Order: sequence, then structure tokens, then C-alpha cells
Amino acid sequence: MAKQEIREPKQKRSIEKKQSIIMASYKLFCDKGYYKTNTAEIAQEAGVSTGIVYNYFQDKKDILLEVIKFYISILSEQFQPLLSAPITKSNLPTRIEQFIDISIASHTMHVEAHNEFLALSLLEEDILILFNDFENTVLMIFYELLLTAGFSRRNLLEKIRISYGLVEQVCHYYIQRKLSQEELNTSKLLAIHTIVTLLEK
Amino acid sequence: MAKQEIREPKQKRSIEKKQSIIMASYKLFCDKGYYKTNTAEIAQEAGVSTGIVYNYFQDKKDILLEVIKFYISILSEQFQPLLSAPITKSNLPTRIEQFIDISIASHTMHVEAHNEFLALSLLEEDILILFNDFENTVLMIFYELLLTAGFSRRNLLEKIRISYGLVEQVCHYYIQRKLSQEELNTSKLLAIHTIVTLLEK
Amino acid sequence: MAKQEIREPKQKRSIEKKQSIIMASYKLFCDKGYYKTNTAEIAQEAGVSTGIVYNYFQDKKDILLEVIKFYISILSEQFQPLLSAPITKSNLPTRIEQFIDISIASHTMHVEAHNEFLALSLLEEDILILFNDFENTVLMIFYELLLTAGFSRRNLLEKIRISYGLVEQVCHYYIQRKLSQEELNTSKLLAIHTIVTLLEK
Amino acid sequence: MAKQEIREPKQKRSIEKKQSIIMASYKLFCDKGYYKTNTAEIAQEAGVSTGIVYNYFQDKKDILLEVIKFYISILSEQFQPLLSAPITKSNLPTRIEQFIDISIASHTMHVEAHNEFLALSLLEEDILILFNDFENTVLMIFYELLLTAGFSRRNLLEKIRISYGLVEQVCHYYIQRKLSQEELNTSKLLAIHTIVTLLEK
DNA sequence: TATGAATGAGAGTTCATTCAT
DNA sequence: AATGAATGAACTCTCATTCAT
Repeated sequence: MAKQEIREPKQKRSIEKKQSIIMASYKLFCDKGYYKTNTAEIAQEAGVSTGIVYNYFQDKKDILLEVIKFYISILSEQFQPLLSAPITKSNLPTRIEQFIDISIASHTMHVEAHNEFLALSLLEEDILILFNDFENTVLMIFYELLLTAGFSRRNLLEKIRISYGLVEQVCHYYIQRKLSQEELNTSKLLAIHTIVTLLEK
Repeated sequence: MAKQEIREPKQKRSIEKKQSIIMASYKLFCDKGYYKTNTAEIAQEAGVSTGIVYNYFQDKKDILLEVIKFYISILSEQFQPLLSAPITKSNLPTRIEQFIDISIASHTMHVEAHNEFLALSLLEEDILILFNDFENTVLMIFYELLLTAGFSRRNLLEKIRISYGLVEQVCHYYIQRKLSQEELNTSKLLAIHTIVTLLEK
Repeated sequence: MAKQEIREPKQKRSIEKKQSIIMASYKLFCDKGYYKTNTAEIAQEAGVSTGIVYNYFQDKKDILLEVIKFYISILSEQFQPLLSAPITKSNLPTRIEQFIDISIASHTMHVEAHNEFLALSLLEEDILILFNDFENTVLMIFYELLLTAGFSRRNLLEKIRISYGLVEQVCHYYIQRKLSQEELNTSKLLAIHTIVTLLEK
Repeated sequence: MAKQEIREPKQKRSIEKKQSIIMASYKLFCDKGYYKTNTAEIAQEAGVSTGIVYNYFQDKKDILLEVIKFYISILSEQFQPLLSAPITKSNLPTRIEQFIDISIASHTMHVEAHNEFLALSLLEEDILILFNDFENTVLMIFYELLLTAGFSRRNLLEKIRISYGLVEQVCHYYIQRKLSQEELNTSKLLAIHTIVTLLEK
């Protein structure tokens, strides 16, 4: 029962085609959702035939995984500047604010993607793993940055987790409940203050 | 294209039948997920015919909505004791700990339900509304309790939202990442301390 | 991953419908061959919808197995008179001739079925088993009949197998090569004489 | 609707390429069966591109025909020594035994091929013709050998056909039913004796 | 000659919903 | 009110064959 071999495209044109299928899928998954998008639509949106999709991907689920990897790579890029800047005790509040701003920006830019893929991560184990890996990477970088900044190692990981979760919640509220800019600012200030207090404790 | 009228069952036997369909669906949605459960299975699990399901429910989605209402009613019941007990400045940490414990207990008891329905709430607008309504109700009760306890009205709602989110995050981490009991205790203590600080600020 | 339950139809109408699907498939498999018949055609020929087929059968292969059981039951019926008549040393040639005549008659009546199903038995293990079971049953009955007739037990089973194969070959030649009636008669006489000699040896 | 012309390869490299496609197909048809082998696999196994296959063969069926011709050429080779040795009344039993032994050897060596191609010959008319031609050739050679050996012309062809079929049956049983060596020997002796009797009659 | 990416019709199967009884 | 057989559109995936390069 030999599985058909999946071409890992080496040539430029092939890579472009695989990428175009990913982009088309990304768009459709955001617009209509993964379950409500069928493979024919993906092919059409990508401007290819239905058959060729299966030259590049094992099955529909495989497409989803690649789309999510692509999405995570976008997130990664957006956080990059923040993650490579040093943290000090004095610039901590600014850094937290930047983190919140970037989170909100990235969620807002891809609000449908965020919802859809978060939902799928709850429904499918292997998608959860991709997101967890990304999250862990980010958390570990903050861990190192905060150690370097002179914060105590004691319970630091737990503190970061809680802080991270807190930021996620602020973003989630803002986007889902459509908070006003003013409410957002209030929440931001509260969150920043809370996190600073927590980390310095 | 007049939609077939859905009877709102008045007689005892009918009510029981509708309820049994909801219970069967709840079980199956938790076990296999909404998308992977078909109506024939629901009918079989409920011990009724496939046709009769459509006497009580508009369509499959309608069943889901009722199942979620049922799930929320369970949550509601579990939080009831906490929501009817008064909060004072001195018992606040205890109350927060109780809140966390109840949250974890209810998520753990229905861990599949929690994941499945949270995911669906991100995929379907009308499910989100149900959960938001529940959350708002809970938040408002805490708002009143905290006002009565003498906490300042200033930014109180935002503070509660953030606190609520923080608890959700701790639970989510505990369940998804399978934290050890020890890690959980650390996180709990940190969370309680953070929330107390935040509210008293 | 619960397989959909296959209804074993108890009610008269259901049994009739299952039978009609088998008959339609039998016809199509003989006319066009199993691989070249699709499920839509089967449904159409049976006068049902495509979906209902899967209420009665696990999958396409399952239909094939039932069709072959049906075919074997026909064969069984045709050999019945011969298999229930006693054999004596003196009527042995007549019995062998009857056996050849019935074999030819049944192969001729269902020449397409015979070829198609024999071919499939070589391609699919579980089909081979069905045919082997039938063949073994027939051989064992002859074994008993010949013992009763007073033939020696020594190598009797091997002798019967060879005789059976010999008859099959005569039929096969007659049908495939379109022997003339005269050639058939010659072959028949030779086969009868050979078998009698073999058994009496 | 002019069919694309199929080159009959004259150059050495082309002939080798065509042959390698045939060999690859032979291997795959034996391993997986004709229907379960696709042209991409054939090309890969042969180390050529999928497109080039259609320069040498009309279509997939055409490959099959060539593969069967190749298979028959192997059979032919294996029977060659026997078919060129003279038969006498006294060495007849030995010759028959050799015939059985070669048959079993060739079927055993290519047991998958034998089953697969026999099946296909029942499903496809033009394949049957190829096998019949081979069989007829073999039978005619025996006919001549036996005439030379002094056997009567009367019904000789029918006798040979029956004998040939009998040998096929013994081999078939041995391979399909996995007879023991002992059972095989018994059957062989019985078959030889039967055929000798038949021919001498 | 040769490549292998691309095509697209067609396969088997599922399932929410309907309807004759 | 209840049944469960029946519907048929829609789904994912395969593969013999073609064609631009």
C-alpha cells in the first residue's frame, strides 16, 4: 500500500506553485473556514487543477498544516524585532506595551485566521503541537531576556506564562468584544502594571 | 419555502425525548466531536428514530446550540455556590482560590466538552454569543460582589475581565499542557496574588 | 472511527431490495466486469439511489462477495440432484456423464459469470476461499458416495481431485475454444473412460 | 482521431529502454497486480519518465500485452528441452513426469505471475488469445512427438488436451492448496498413470 | 528524445434531511 | 407522533494520459 510520493519541490516554479496553493488555502480557510472549503475550491483559487494539489500535499489535512506553518511564520516575523531587543528593568513596561501592541496588530490583521486556527488547534492534536512549539519558543526567549535583565530565576517561567496569558486575554477581549480604544488603553495600563508587579515580586 | 414548524414540546414524554437527544449529542460531541458525529448516531444513542430528531430540532446546528445551552447550565450550577457567597476584603484570596478550583474541576470533568465547545465558539458566531452571555453574567455578579465588598468602582470591570482571563489561562495551561500538581500550585498562588494586587490597586 | 452499521434486513421489503441490488450487480459484473462497473451504475440498474447501497453493503467489495455467494448458490442448486443420487459401480459412467453435462450446462448458462468470478478468485484471496469451500463440499460428497459404492479408500481423495479437475478442463475447453458438439462428445467419452479407470485402479 | 504513432524502437538504447519498462512492469504486476499498479510506478521502477512510456506503448493495456508476451517467452524457454527431446513408448512416463515437474517449477517460480496473468486472460479477450496460441503450439509439438512415437492418430488431439489440462490441474492444486510433497507425489503418480492409460488406449 | 508537471474526469463513500408508511 | 428507509448532492482523492519545455 505504498503511499504516493510527495514531491518536495526543488525547482523554483514548483516552489512557487506549492506556495500559491498554500496562499489560496490560507485565504479560503480565513474566509470560509477549513471544513467549509473543499479541495476543488482550493485548486481553483490557486489557478491549478484538482489533481496537482495531491502532488504537493499528502491530503487536505496536510495542506492545513502547511498553512498553519505559514501563519506561524508570519507571527514569528512580527514578533522578531521585540524578541531581539534587550530588556532592562527600566524599559520593561515599554517592552510589555510593545508586546501587547504587536499581539493586537497581528491578531487584528489576521483576525479570521487567528480564530479559525485557534479553533482547529483545539480540535486537532497535531495543530496544537505546532502552536505550542511556537509559544514555547517565544516564552523561552523572554525567559532568557528577563534573566539577563536581572530578574530572579525563582518561579520565573510560571510568571511568564501567566503574563503571556494575560496579554492574550486583553487582545482576545479587544478583538472579540470590540472594546473601544479607550477601554483598550485602560486594560493595557492595568495589564502592564500587573505584569511588572508580578515579575518584580 | 416555509420552514417546517418545530414543536416546542409541552408534554412530559416529549420533553424527555428532546432531553435525551440533547444528552446523547452531548456525549457524542465530547467523545468524537461535533463534525465527526452524524445524526444517525445521535438518534441511535438517544434510542429514537432518525426522523424524529427533526421534529424537535431545526437542523444539526440547532442540536449543537441546545447542547451548548445545556453545557452552560452545568457550568452555571457549578459556579452557583461561589456566586452567591459574599466577598470581603479579607476572604478575597480564598474566594479567588475557590474560583480557580471550581474552574479547574469543571474543565477537568468535561475536558473534551470544554475544548470542543470553545473551538466551536470560535468557528460559529451564534455559539460565541451564548458563551459571552454566560461570561458577562458571571462578571457582573463579581462586579456587584466586589462593589459590596468595598472595592473602588474605578476600572473595576476591566480589572475583573483581566482577572477572569488570567484564571482561564491558568486552567487552560493546566489542562492542555498537563502541568504537575506542584506547578499548578505555584501558578495558583501567583495568580491569586496578582489578582489581589490588581483589584486592590 | 466507528464503522457505519450495516443493516441485516429483516423485513420483507428490505430483503427484496438487498436482493435486487445483488441481482443488478450480478448482471453488470457479468456484462462489464467488476472493475468496470461503478456503484452509480449498480444503484441505477437496481432502481435505487447511490446512497442506499451503503445501507446494505459495507463497500463495493462486499457487494462482490454477496454476488459470488449468490452465484455459488445457483451452482449448488444445479448440482443438487446429482449429489443426492447414489453411485454404484455400474452407474458410475452415467453419473460422470451427468456431472460433465451439468458442469457444461451451468458454465454455459453463466459463461460470463464463470469467467469473471474465476478471474476474481485468482485476484482476491477471500473470493478464492468461497469457491474453495464450495469445491471441497462437493468433493467430500463424492468421496462419501464413492465409499458407499464400494471404492477403495486408498488415494481416493487425490483421485477425485484429479477427476474433478479433468471434468473442469473438458468444460473449459468446450466453452473457451468453442469445440464442436462432436469434439465434445469425443472428449466426454475419453474423460469418462479415464476417470472410471482411475477410480477403479 | 489519428492514434499517435508508436515507434518500434530500432536503436539499441531504445530497445533497452522499452525492455526495462517491460521488466519493471512484470515485477510490479507480479508484486501488486495489474490494476493496483499505476504508470507512474512503472516509470519509476524502470528509471524513466512517465511521459516516455507513451512513446513505446499505446496505453497501459499495451504494456500488459507485452509483459505477457515476455512471460510466455519465459515459459517457452523452460519447456524447450522437453519439447525437443523425442518421446518413445518406453520413456513416456518419464516425459510426463518431466512435464509435470517443469510445469510446477515454472508456476512456483512465478506463482504471482501465473495467478495474475491467468486471471487477466479470463478478463480480457486479447490476452486469452496469446495464451491459447502458446498452448496450441505446445500441444501440436506433443502431437507430432507422439505420432512419431507410434501412437494412434485416432482422437489423439483430444487425448493430449485432456492430459494437458490434467497436468495443469495437478499443478494448480499443488500451488493454490499448498499440498504437501507427499500428496503431490501421490497425485503425480496417479496423473502419470492416467495419462499413459489414456494415450495408450 | 525525454521530462515530469499538469490535467480533469471519475471513482467510492458519507450524511443531513425528507417522506411514505 | 414516530419510524427508518431512501435520497442525492457533495466530498476527498486517484490516475491514465497529455504537453510545454
